[in-house]
Amino acid sequence: MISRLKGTDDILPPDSRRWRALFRAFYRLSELYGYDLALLPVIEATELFSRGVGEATEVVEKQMYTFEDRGGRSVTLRPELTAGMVRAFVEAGALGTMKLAAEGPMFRYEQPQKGRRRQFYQVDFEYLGEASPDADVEVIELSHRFLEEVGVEGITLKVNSIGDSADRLAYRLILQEFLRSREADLSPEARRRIDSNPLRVLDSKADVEAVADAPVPIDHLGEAARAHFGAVCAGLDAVGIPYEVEGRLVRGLDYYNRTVFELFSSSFEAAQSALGGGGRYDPLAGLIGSKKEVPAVGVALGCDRIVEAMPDPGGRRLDLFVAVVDADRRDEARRWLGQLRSAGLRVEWDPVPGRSLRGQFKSADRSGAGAVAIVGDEWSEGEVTVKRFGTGEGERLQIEEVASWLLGR
RNA sequence: GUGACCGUAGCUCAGGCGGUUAGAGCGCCAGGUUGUGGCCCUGGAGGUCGGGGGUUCAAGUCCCCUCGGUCACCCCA
Repeated sequence: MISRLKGTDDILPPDSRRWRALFRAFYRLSELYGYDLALLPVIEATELFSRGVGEATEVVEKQMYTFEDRGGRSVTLRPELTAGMVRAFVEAGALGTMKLAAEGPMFRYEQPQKGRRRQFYQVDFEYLGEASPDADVEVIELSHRFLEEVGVEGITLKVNSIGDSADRLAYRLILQEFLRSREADLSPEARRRIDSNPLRVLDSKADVEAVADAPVPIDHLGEAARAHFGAVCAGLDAVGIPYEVEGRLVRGLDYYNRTVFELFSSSFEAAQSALGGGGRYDPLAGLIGSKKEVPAVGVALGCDRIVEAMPDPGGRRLDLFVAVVDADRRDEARRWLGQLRSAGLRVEWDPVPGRSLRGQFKSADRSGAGAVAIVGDEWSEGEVTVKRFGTGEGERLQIEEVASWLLGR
């Protein structure tokens, strides 16, 4: 028997009930906030990520599913969504702003553990072409709202600003000098990063003590970035979303500037506790070769982890199960099923003709239906016998009355 | 990439110091009961004991390798 690949999952009931609730909330909120749907390729040119996400990042260095296709091109299964979203926006020749929502699988080649799979799912909101800090606030508010909406408990938000490119260049030198002065206390990995990616050292768990008093980007912001961050914080205050400013929050991808943020839930003690994160990424379009500048801000939320923190949506999966006593009446019953479904009722029946009524009741009970309707002799008088599970005896109803009887309470 | 623990039926697990035909509960199917589900009773299907190699008269049990799972490191969603 051939089985699943390592780090991949089959998401089936009952777990998939929570996934369905999650995607419902995603589609509902996208519409409420005016984010249109984007469906993008799962496979992209490798360069999109090596240039966009950054050559020296963990993701690009060792986590990508990269291979040569039959035409000899180097292609990669997307490890994240943002680079593709910007690519699509620029490639469409889009002018002005565009608000896009996307969802789907991402791929990273890693050792699986709790909250970390090789194929995982994200929902994603991107506010493209907008430089205003109000876009940052909206994206953060929407992320927070989404987590609340699906029932995640104990949400916390951390925000930071890593400044503009020029700010970071200057800050980078200051940080590198600090790190060299502490080189003896740093982990080997951190030492390697002093030159390649010094900011990453700030949130390395192995080096928390060594960098406790390190200079942080937020104290070295330029005028524009400082004003921008002030406006973002003021906006969050105005909508009443609590947050912490975390100076050592830097995120793992190279394309960010100014605002960065991450969302957590208190229901996770474990290592993989970030449910989502994002930020502003004005430089990204340039990194992937766009002549046009695209200021933008976005967020990605990890569905697998969110689902872990979600309560079961509960409720029944069916409204009615139709039991047919006499197989001769199945075609009439079949038409009736169609009518009930058109009325918005969730209805099933037994796929095998001629099973005993007792057998059909057993199926009905297991199907999760709230009630049964018996199509029997009374059908010829335009009636069926209906019965709710868990309560008393059945009653006879006119066929037309059944829908309102079900919806009645 | 590193480390720890774990792989026996669909699921949860039992199998004493290596010994005869590998078991239980739940679930599933059928029947008891062809106009009434749950409870009960009877019967049934379902196993390369993760895979490969080795030791042995004999391996689910001991040894080695490998694959997979879980968790942690690392990193991130």
